[in-house]
Amino acid sequence: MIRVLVADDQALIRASFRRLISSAPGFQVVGEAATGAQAVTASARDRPDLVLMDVRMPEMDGIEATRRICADHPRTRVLMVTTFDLDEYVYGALQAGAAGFLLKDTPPAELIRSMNVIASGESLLAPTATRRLIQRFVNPPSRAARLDITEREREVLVLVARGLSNAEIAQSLYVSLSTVKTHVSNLLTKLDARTRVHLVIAAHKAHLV
Amino acid sequence: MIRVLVADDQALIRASFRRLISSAPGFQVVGEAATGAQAVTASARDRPDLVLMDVRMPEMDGIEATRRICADHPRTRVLMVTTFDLDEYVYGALQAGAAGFLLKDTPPAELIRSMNVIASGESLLAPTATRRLIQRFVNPPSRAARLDITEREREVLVLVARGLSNAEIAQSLYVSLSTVKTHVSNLLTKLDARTRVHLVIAAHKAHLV
DNA sequence: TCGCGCATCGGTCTTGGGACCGATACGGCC
DNA sequence: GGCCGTATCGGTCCCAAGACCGATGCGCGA
Repeated sequence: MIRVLVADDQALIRASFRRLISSAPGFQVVGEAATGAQAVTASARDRPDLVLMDVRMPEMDGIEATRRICADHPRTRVLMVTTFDLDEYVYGALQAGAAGFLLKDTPPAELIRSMNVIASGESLLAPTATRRLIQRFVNPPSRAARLDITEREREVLVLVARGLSNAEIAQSLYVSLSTVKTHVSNLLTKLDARTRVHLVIAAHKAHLV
Repeated sequence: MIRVLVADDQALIRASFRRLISSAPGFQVVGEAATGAQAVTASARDRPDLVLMDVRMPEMDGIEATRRICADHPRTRVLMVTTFDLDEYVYGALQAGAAGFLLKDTPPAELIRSMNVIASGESLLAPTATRRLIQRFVNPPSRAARLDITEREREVLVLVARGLSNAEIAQSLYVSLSTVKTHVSNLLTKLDARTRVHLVIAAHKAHLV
């Protein structure tokens, strides 16, 4: 049973989604939210498998809500559903971690099918969005490897990844060369890197750059 | 009426595609091709609206065939269909100009639907491919800097970017340490880099990794 | 034939990177 | 009060990195 949260500011839309989803086998609506903020709290409370998220909502928009939900609950999949098909929505949604993006005029059967796809861990976009994504075809990889480093170390890592020498980093952060060396040394240990080159690679993998 | 060319090296596959497409309203198979080269010439001769293209074919693979067809006949839409779902296929196909990418295990109804989408000018990818495209999209590379370096230098650069030391690169390429140092030195000059760290960054920008 | 780019190799020399040792200070926590 | 993590700093030691010098052989085009 796939547990779904419906987030949309219009009660009418929520109701029709609820009807549609409830009538589909294998799905269950576990909550509704009328704002982005509500969606975030509801996601934390109800732990849905899937969130049907509208883009335009008061208080907090769907993009920001998606960002928080994905950050807090990586296993929750977010499917953006919107009336509009604007680029910034799509890209913003993807950046925020959404697993899919569909228009509200998607036929019900198609929507249910899409929700199955999303819930199974795959991703899915509306054809028009896919076309533009391909047109913008530029693609780097990699999910964020959780780096267990301190804030200061992260700062140093970023500068290392930008190609700064230890001396330059020292200048940039207003600390001594020794301090930078200590931080770099700790980073090398923590990230299991042999040289600063490996740090750069790790930073890229974690898209800290 | 959407005119379709079927390109696949296996006659059995071609036949089943032909049956499927012929039975679908609005579609008409106007030709078949068993190799990439045949697909190119058939496209020039028959001017299909849509090409169902296999990736793996003798003489010329589907990617290269797609590149030529798209270059010669921009109005012809190419839908890649393959048994395999390998990254290089998808990205290669998109780079070549394909409008879509599906797996052969796509249900017939879904395939026909997809062909309609493609023919209408939109794009469409298999969900797994979409997911990875999104992953790559979320971390966009600044596409710039075409690198004016020799093939050998490029090889060295890739290894540098993977974090190998000069000694390791020497071992890996079966040359002496001196040679590697020379190449690295030339790379530093050509790419205006101060240290190998800058080489790593440049390699990432040029998405050589 | 000559020149040129490329790949290959060797040497010397300087310097930055990094390991490893030490230390102090501050803040939170039990 | 004592402990621990974090940030700060200093010193020594070793070595990879990189600059800069030299060289040879090969293929290719003028």
